[in-house]
Amino acid sequence: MDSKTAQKWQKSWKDAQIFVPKEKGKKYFITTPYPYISGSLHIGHGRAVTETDIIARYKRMKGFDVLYPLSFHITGTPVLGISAAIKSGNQKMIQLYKGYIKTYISDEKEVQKVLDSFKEPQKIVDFFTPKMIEEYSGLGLSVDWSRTFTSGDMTHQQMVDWQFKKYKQLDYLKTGDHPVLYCPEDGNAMGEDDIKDADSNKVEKQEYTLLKFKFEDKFLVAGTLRPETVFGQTNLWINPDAKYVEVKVGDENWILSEKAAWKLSFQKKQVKILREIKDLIGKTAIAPGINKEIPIFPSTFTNPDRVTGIVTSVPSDAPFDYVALRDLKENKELTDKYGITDEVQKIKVIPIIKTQRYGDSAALALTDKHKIKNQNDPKLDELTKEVYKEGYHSGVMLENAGEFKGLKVSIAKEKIKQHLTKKGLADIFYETTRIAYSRSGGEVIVAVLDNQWFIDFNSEGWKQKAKKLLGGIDLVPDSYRKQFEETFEWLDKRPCARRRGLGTKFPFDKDWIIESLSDSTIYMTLYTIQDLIIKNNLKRENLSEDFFDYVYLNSISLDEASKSTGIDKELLKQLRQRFERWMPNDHRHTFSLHLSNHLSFMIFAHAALFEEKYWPKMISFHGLIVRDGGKMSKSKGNTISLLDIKEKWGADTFRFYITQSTTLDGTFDWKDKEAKNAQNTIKKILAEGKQAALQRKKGVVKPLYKSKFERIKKNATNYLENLKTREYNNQVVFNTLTVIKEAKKDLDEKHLASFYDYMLDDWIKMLTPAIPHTAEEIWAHSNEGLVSAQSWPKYDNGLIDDKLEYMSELAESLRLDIIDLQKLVDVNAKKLTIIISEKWKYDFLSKLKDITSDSMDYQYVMAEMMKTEHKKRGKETVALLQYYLKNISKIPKFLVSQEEEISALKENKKNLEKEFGYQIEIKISDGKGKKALPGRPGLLLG
RNA sequence: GCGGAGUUGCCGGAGUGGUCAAACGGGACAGGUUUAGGCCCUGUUAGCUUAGUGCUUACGCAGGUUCGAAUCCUGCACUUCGCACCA
Repeated sequence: MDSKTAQKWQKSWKDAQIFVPKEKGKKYFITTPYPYISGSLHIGHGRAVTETDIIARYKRMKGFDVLYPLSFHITGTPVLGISAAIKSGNQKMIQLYKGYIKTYISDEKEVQKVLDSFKEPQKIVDFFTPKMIEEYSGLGLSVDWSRTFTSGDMTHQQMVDWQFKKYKQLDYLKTGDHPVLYCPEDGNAMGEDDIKDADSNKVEKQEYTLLKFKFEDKFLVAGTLRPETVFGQTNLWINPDAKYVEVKVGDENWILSEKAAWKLSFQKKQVKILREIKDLIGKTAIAPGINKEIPIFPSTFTNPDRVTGIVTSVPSDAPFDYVALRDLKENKELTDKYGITDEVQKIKVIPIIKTQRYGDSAALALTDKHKIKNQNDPKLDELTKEVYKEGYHSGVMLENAGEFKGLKVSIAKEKIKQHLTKKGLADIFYETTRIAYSRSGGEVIVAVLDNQWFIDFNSEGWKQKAKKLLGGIDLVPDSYRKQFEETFEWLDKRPCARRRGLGTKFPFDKDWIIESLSDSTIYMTLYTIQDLIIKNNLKRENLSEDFFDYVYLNSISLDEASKSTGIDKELLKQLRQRFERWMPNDHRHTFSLHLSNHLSFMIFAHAALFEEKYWPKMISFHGLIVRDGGKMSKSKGNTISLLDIKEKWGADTFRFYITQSTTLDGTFDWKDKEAKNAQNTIKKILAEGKQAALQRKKGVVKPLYKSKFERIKKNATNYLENLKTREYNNQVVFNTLTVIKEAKKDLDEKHLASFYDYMLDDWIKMLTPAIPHTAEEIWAHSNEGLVSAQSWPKYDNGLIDDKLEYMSELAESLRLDIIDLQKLVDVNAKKLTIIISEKWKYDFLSKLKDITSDSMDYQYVMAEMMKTEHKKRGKETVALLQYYLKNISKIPKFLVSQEEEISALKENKKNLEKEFGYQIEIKISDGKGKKALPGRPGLLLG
């Protein structure tokens, strides 16, 4: 089907307004997350909306008044980033976006004009929004576009503003300090996209414990990841070539590397560099935790650019320390230079942690084992990790840990940290996991932002409410529930405002923008009223806190609301009714990756703000889209845009391919070759449908085919009810095509025509949710109007005849038996004798079925069987019994009597004679010769 | 590291105690149709065996429960996803 035909139908749907809700009758409100605007759309964007559309169309045909809306997300930094890059003359970005614009506009001058306008971020949104609606529409979506908005629209902003005011009233918002990746040169917090190579080599924040060593009237500060090792400290390390400074931090004076002081100034208030400090080596400081004087030694492995540039030495559990100390003991020249030779020689390793694998001095055990030569050995890094890992998992604190002895390392770590902090001997310092630079080249460090706003999911009572909501929600598939529960446990404080980006201003501090996941948790409510807001031209000042209090919560009176918002009472009432009509969201279809953020936040938001009856009812999940087994990405150039779908493949090919090739939540792997097959299948459906439409004629329909088709209807309905779109597709496409094929082979022209007449309309209707364009095309051949506006067919359970279908299966298996036999035998035979089983075996099987329905136990079945008259045929009975019990699958599903079997065979005789060219004789077995069983006649060829 | 999901035939992927050598689709092979190709039709696609409808081996690996396990239990191995300011 070409894109023109598809567009013709899309226009017909639009003109007929069939996807605009009627606002009456039983409702179904279905949503899928709004996509982010960033250029043109590809099939990854197409999956969710297509699957949602199938359900929406089905529900509509089932008689629901369906609301299926869609909007666009623009909040956050990406659009801003695109705009900034274009502004700054980034050629890569300019070319990329020129390319996008060119897909819609051909005139070179116009393209440039549009591109120039992108220097203003909002213009990007304005340009792409209608294009995206067009691209989505090309898939044949049954969306009501009259309620569309973007997350930057005034209505959305007012709603989010209201939401955060409610959070504040509920005391769910907190402020506090928060560490972020930060680039002082750029003056910005850094996301993954802002840091060089961060997508391939992640940068994370790491929390170090700062240990404070009393030194004169100051503190030397050393950072460590292992505060529990304080009991094994023997000395301090500093780098003799590095510059150390004294800084004033609050009321205290600290000594640390110059670089560290600079970093610290982004993490603590009032950090002031006072002076350089020299000649530390050989002096002593008092180690925290053990309150012992320890000496300061030189080391080259201490990097002044990492953490504080001062390291405390724990040779028992730090391979670096152990090796450095060993090296130092052997380097008398050096120690003499600093006059610390005696001190160095005196140092002894102090065991503090016992591990399963490496005893009580893990660092020693490992460095000896791996024969580490000196402190520059590259293996040391690996060993450090190993000691850390083993210590953390199996380590236990020894005697000298005082009150912490006997504790597991994993527990002692936290306790000791707290203990030292409380005594003023420890603090916190954040460092990045690796040295990193922003895209513009500035160094990335960790800064602690104060006055950061958080949503506190651990606020009193909130989690319980959210859990209650979760408990009442249908998840499809339900296996995601556990992951939700885990996520809920782990959710804590989430920073909800950022310094930059598009979006809604934070109501309590207008310098901040509400973060882009926090601002899209209740926007589906807006779909219930957005069209009315537009139609009535409501302004920002109308959509005040009171507006939403009334429309969403009904928590203030109509009079009050009307007075304060300046909105007519009738309209306000209507808005409230709209909200009441459409809420709750009956079904939300989303990407499974959204579970731990968007979906969880959505649940919390609904639990916080709305009455229970407005809580969402169902969430279903879809999976990833990949191509030829690999991820699609713009940089790889392997994306398929929705425009490609429209032009090259056809909307229905995509719709069909995506539904039939994977389950709802499975990964969908696009392969051109398979897409081609899907395209052929669509063609075939079209051809078969056309033929049926042309040949259909009222008449008598063979019950077998009625039964088969009614079964397809039943299955298709049940599958769709359970969101099994793939299985539904199997039924209405492949199974139906198979039945048509069988009918064509089996029926004469007249009967075929009446079968076509019987099934065609219902078949097209069932195809509609999956492949609506194709369905309309076939429908038009023999019907008026639009099939998209038809009702879903009802099935007649009474016409489904298991036995009838079973007998037709028997006929088929007989056919296959004959084929098998032909392969084994001389083909010259002219005659085929079909031998029907002896009568008593039918009775035997009937008894056997009865008995085995109680128990399959051999002894039991045998004993029971021997109670019947079959006892007299002892030997044969036992043999048969053994056969059937061993091959339970051979017990027929249905018992057909001997007479029925004969008459069915007689009916089938002609067809068989025609197909194989034998003369066929039907005989009843005399008990000799060829074995025959009920439903499985013996064959004699020749 | 913590937590989730998974491992089925040539491939994608159904299947959750007997009707399973395993749906459905695809691929490959053989035959028919066709001027040829495509479409279409028929058959084969774990091994062995057979005037037949039988046997053996198989659903990540190793054990266990059961008259009976792809399906339930235990352990192991591997794969994959998420872990917060990122949409």
